[in-house]
Amino acid sequence: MLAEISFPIPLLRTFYYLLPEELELKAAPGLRVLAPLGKREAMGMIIRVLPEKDADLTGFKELKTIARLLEEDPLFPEDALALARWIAGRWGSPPGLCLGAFYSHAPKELPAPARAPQPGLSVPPPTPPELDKFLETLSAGTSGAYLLRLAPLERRELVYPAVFSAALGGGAQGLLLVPDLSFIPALAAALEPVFPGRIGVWHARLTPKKRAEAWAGAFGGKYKVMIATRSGVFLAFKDLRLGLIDGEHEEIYRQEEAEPFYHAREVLLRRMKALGGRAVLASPCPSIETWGGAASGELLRFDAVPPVPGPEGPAPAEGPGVKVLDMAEYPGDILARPLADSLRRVIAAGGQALVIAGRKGYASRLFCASCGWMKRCQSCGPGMTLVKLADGTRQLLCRRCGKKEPKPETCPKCGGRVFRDYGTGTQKAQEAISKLLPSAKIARFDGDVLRGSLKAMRSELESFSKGGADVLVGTRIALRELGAPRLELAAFIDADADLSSADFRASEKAFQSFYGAWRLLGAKGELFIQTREASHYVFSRLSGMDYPSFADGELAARKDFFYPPFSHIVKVRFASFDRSALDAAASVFLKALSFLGGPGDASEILGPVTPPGEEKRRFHSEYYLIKAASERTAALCLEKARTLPERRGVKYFIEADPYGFY
DNA sequence: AGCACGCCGACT
DNA sequence: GTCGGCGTGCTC
Repeated sequence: MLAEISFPIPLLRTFYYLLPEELELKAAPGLRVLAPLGKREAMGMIIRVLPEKDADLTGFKELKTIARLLEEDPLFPEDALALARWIAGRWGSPPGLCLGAFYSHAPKELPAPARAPQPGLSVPPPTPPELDKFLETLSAGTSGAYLLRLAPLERRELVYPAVFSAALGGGAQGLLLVPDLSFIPALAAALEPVFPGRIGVWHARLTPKKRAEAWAGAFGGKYKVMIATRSGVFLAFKDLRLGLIDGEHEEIYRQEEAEPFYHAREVLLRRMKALGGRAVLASPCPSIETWGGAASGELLRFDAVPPVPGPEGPAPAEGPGVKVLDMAEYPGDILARPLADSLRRVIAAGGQALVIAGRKGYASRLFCASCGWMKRCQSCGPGMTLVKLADGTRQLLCRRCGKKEPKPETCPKCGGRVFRDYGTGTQKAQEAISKLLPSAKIARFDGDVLRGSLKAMRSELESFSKGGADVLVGTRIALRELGAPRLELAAFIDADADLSSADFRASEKAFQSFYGAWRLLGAKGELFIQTREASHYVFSRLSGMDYPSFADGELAARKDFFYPPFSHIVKVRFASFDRSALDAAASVFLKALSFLGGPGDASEILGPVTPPGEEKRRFHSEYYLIKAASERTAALCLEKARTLPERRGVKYFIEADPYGFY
């Protein structure tokens, strides 16, 4: 008999090995083996056992023999193989790496199954009233997928213990995925009284010994709840019944740095379905993909919003106020008057403020210094940015559609001849604030500080959180890193830096970062947003943080423009120094995809697009976006793109479901 | 991914 | 004259 083995290496193929007679009966798909591979011995997984006559062994030098089996029973009660195959097709990574994500953290020698841990003295968690309906549903069934929309105040340390406590009877286990390591301690402390001694922790920075211990604890059933960062979605459990992903909208759940590529939220959903268990996607501002899932009935939505006494309707707009400042009314100002006044007042009263500047290096928009008029793109609307071409001339460019126009000599509205750039980095913002508040202590947090030591940057934040500075000026990364200070004021100096990017997720992300700042404010705090796109609909839903209305509108727009969740996107980029080789590669690619868009198939191909700023280089690069009508079609496109013939001097970059593209 | 082979540069 | 850089190629 032969065994077909998958190895966790970036290869597209599997390998056949001879099964020694004494292993023939024990061998089965899903078991790990040690087998000679090249000059070494490697760990792999059996994906099939087959008689020799069924395998095509032509062209083999030598058929090697399996050295040994690493376990007698599969590590995963569910079909990890099928899940891995799906991941491979969905994100286009080698199947062996996808399967390897499930088993390669497992210790070579599995520990003997530990006896059931002594049940500690468990304290039942309080059940927050906003969870009544959800907990009722959880106790009524055992499977299903849910969207749990958290209230603006979140109360995660209260909500999650109640959820896990209600859902996990008997030996059932739960998985709590969190966006970042830093969330783990508080949640572990909140869950510990409910499941004493049975909270496990998993993240990439565990030491080898702790890692093996944590893995075995989930596998053997010692841990009732594993709190983990995204790679925890691949842990083996004895009896996983509930998977909850906290802050499901966070981009960090998408693995894009190294293969295998995946999105922990999607893997969790798929995995819990395969297990017949429950998946809960929790967030105060869910991704539009998830929102769409709830709208279509794939997910059941619950709003964990505390009930308010009152005759009807949602909670009255409560909490910090939001002020959108139309910068057309304050031409030339870095800080609009109302913001400047509030800043002065807050700092004079001893309060703290957070100022979010525009993205560093973000091209600024051009506007008239005397009347505030700004050049907009005639075909699609946003303000155009000023770019310097290689020959030194300056042109206006629309970041969304790529349209170019010459820079106007005079303002068509008032005839003014003086133009200014709008778009403020942290440096400029800091200068403006020190001018406004000469005695205020200002801390800065951006890429420049970040490039210094991690420790220095953490201490900068820490000191601000403890009141060591009056104002923190930073980019949006500061938002995520900041703990939970109580601020009196938060301000976005240049909200358009985010909004006018051509990423179709731009407004979703903008809303989420506005929310992220807003939640740091005390009840009487104020959020200021400076923009030149004040009529943009993202601002109309900000008062009271009415995320559902925003998400409904955004979802409708995604439908109109055939973006996710209504389509699946595949991006294929070609790069070369040789223009004609690039063109030839692109034409082969287009031919391979000619099956798209037939009758009944709404799929379409956009492009070729030249990424902005690369037009004039000696080095050529362009990309195509495929909007595929179904996941199946997208997987087919990925496959076609990946099997494109190699071409000398041309590089291919293939990406499923890209984030943040232009 | 490992691991080896192989062919040019700076060192004991 | 060797040690060692990382380009290229293969793994049942």
